[in-house]
Amino acid sequence: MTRQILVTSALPYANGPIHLGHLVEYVQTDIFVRFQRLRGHRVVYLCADDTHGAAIMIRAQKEGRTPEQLIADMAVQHQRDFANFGISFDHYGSTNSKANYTVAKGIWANLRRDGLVVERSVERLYDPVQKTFLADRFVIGDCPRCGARDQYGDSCEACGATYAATELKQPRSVHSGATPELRPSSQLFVRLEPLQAELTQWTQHSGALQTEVANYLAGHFLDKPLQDWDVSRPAPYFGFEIPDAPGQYWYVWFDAPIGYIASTAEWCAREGQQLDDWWRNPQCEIVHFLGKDITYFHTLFWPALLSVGGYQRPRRVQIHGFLRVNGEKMSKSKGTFVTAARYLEHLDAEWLRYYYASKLSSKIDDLDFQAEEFVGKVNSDLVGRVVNLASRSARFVEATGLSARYPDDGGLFARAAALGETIAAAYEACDYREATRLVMTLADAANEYVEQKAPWTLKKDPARATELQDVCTVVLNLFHQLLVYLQPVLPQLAARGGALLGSTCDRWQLTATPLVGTRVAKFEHLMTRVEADKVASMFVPEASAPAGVATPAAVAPAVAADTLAKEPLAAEITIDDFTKVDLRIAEVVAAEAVPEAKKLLRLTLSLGGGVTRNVFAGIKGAYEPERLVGRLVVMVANLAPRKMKFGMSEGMVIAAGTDGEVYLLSPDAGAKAGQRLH
RNA sequence: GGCAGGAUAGCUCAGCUGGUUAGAGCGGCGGCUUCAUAAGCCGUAGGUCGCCGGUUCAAGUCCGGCUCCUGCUACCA
Repeated sequence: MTRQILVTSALPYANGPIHLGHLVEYVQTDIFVRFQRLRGHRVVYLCADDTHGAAIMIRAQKEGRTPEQLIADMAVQHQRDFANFGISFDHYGSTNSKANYTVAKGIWANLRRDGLVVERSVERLYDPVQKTFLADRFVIGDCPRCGARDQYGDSCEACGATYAATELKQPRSVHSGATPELRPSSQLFVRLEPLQAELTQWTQHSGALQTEVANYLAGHFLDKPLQDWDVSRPAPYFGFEIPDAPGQYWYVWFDAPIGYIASTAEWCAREGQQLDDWWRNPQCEIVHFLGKDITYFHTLFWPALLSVGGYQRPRRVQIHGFLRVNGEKMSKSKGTFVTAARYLEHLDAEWLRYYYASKLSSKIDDLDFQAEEFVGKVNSDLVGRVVNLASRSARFVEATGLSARYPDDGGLFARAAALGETIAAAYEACDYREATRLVMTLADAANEYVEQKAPWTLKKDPARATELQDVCTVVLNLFHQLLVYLQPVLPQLAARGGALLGSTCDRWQLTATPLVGTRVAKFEHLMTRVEADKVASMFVPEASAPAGVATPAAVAPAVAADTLAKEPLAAEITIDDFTKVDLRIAEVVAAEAVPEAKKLLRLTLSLGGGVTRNVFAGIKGAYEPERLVGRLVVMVANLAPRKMKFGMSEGMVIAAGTDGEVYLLSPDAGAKAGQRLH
């Protein structure tokens, strides 16, 4: 029976680049989707950028551009990264779209109709100068717990404390710098309590949730009356203005999941499909993949919205854990916070897909990335066992092709075909670890067969040519089965291996019937081995790595070869010419973006002994100011001061770069601010 | 502090409703092979199943307590 399945991954926030942690989810989902397609089901895979909220607004403001410009840029980056990892979305939308507004408006109208929207006055911080209410993130001040300065109104980046914006010490508005005052603000809430019975039923008895999740909800939320959900935010806010509440915007988490439906709507419009066939059709299985941090949004609010909106609830919510690296949280300073783009500078996307698959189960456990294990899995499983089957047999039959009839193989092919349903069940359950393990047992059996038949011996005896062809026919057919079974994980390998054998590798059923009498193409390497030092170099800590995370520079292809050509060596000078330039080590003691400038950061550099210089540097695009504070740089200390639009610049900071890249220089450990470079 | 999940060979993990000598892969060690991307095959050594107590003819598997790890949450959701 052909199933109809709508699959989503959580919408990545347009506030940052895709990293290895995100990829756990997209790879997990993509494998599921490709598996279902391979089985012949009707599948659509949808996603979108999550674009609204205060964080986006603030970041855009800092970078001196509009939120629209920021999210447009992010959309390009995100989709490029996903494409590079083979994530096969049918459509990728944005929550800042007309379609999303339309769907959100519809659901909102139903909430109103059912009397589920209530208005209530809440005390909020108000900027008396700008005359606006302030979202938590628009208030900065000192952390009430640890006293760290300039923290946002929701949590402290220094100590991790969370608190209300009203608890900040010395609070001030990021807009005007004024001290905020408390004022009553009228806000909108969605009542969830009337839906409690329905949600309890769905979470506890529908089978849509993993048991840990059902328990979590039962013990945390459903054991007492569900509280009203605060879904509005006062202007200014980047998002959708609520149609019947001018000056109020939907909170980002209201319209984010609605993006699933909106993205489907856009896809439907493009493909001539009917939205109701996917969201209002009990035959259609909706499957959401997401991380454990956003569980309650997807298991309480979201099903509530769906229900009120007249849409069907998900058949399954598949929740995964976080990525850790060498047993620890990903960390920028330790270099373990690796973006998708950075990974690809060093390693192959399919290696990661396989590695993740080999570790993923259907549980919520965190997944630990371990470099040596990664190297081992790729080299020994994929290259040593799977690909090796082709490379030790294909050459022998390049001239003859496969035998016309499938020879006796002692039942190997039949056994592998029979295991197909077990493997499929593992994929279906998202137990990819089990699926890949099973496939590897087949690879082992095939290698034993090669060992036993020793085709290299047969080759030496012309009289046994037929036997040689038969042996290779068996090996390549076993290899072909593996390619198909692994196709959801390794689509590119399957395509290349398929090209060798003249197979598309695109239907699960192909594993049931041997290939016979077909030609075998000239053998070429199907996959390269991983070199351990490449994995290591990917984890070089941020401090010595170029630029920040996800800068445009990181995206540019490596062009070391023509760097010199682009900027030829300058004319010769004497040592006296050089000594005219006074280069000094300086410490960045303060750094901030110049809001009106596109590229400038204002740096306060210390030369030691209380001597500081104010310097403007055109490095905004590559460095976040907070990260620069405390680091040592090299400056030209005797450059004539220059008056700029934003103030006097008293020197310049040395950086390298071609075509807009920027790489600041750092001295080795031990250098002190004020020391001259000779 | 509350809640959820976890603690099994050096590493990553299987072990369902309690029942013969606790398993797999990787890694280690020994041998074989040389077709293949220093790949492959065979053999082998490793575990007081976190700790304490209980139930039982019998517990990694059930119950109680404790320790440690991870995550969520901390009268916001």
